[in-house]
Amino acid sequence: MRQAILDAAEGLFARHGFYGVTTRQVASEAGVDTALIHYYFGAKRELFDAVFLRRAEILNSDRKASMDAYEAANPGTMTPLGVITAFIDPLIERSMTGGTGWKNYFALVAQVNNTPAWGGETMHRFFDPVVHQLVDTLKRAAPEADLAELYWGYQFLTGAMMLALSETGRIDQLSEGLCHSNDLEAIRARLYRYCAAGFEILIR
Amino acid sequence: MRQAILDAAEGLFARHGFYGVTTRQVASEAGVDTALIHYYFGAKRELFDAVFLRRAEILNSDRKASMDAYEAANPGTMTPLGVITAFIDPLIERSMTGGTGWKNYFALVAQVNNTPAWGGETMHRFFDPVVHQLVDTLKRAAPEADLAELYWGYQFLTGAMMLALSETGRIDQLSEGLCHSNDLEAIRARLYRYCAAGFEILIR
DNA sequence: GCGCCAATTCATCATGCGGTGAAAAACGAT
DNA sequence: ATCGTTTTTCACCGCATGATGAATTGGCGC
Repeated sequence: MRQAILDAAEGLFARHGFYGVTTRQVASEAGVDTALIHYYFGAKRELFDAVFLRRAEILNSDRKASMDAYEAANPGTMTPLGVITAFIDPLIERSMTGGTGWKNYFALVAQVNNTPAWGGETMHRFFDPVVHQLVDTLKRAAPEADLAELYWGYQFLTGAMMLALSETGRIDQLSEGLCHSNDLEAIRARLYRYCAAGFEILIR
Repeated sequence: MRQAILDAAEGLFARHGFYGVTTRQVASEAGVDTALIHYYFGAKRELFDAVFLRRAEILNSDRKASMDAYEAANPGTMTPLGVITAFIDPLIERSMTGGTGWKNYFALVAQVNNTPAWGGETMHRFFDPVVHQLVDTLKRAAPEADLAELYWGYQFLTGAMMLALSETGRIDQLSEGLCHSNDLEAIRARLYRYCAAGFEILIR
């Protein structure tokens, strides 16, 4: 039941945002009574945090493992492209093989990422450690790089990555069917190179 | 009064999103009666569209002028960096010199851009022509480029640009004060090069 | 079969929501 | 000063919201 509620809430929050969803909708979607949500999670905001946390933990350990593995396999020969790939690829992989739940989750994170009021604080709470690991690893891959450039590089990377992962369908409409926002192989084939090239030019 | 309502609504929508704001809050912030909002704009959603449209028109003519001017000044010698700069710079310029209203507006657009439910449709309605002009101009600057790469390049560019413009404060916290999300000169000095480098690698 | 505790339902509360229509006030042209 | 129009205020409607607490159900050890 907990999982069913989380799944329903995840999908709805992803589509309509925190304030665009009522606890009654969540309950109805999950096929449970409204009071059950409060029984399990307390206030609406705590439900949201529970949704956010569930996959954040998985994601963080995914990414940590991926970056650790990359560094271990390439001691002294790391490249920005390699580090960035290790940082992003776990998300692409989850989105491709994880089903609807993961896709909803990425759309949710993309929204939170662009929410000024409490989005920054939320991202900070759940994702800061792994981002610091990215910056540290990039610093080792490019020791001559200025630290500020690493942070700006991450800022641009995040924006591009999260919009791509949220699959809004906008590129489909814009390109009149030539490109598809759910074509993750196309994203994978381009996003890493795009971000790495941008990063290289910043530190040069 | 119309303008006061639009300003208040703009700020609140930017911070909390469409559903996170009540017409009463807007009225209170603008110092008017609730009924006045409906008198001027009708339903809440129409108020939102009015907010969105007001600066979209200005932005679209800004950008069109900027790209036209660039193409006129560099016939046959256009570069992707030049085109991208002409596309983004009007927004940076407005954000730097336009005051709080414009900053709120960009935060609002960033949120809409990442809203799956109706964000794509909204962006489409208000911004498609100028994006098509970007793609067309890029195609002339790099005739050998595959069209799909242009669209993907735009997708990544938009994500990076809108997150940077929305000034969420996240980079401040992340970099522990080294970088500031409201430092638009820093963004200007980096974003164009970042996106152009990414774009170049896609079409190569 | 009983007792216990967690899980689930039900009825309901106080509040705030978007929206409306009539009355009142402010304004401008004559 | 008067009238007609535009703008603003006021009182209110019907409804949905988040949340609560009491009552009910279900499963499991004994």
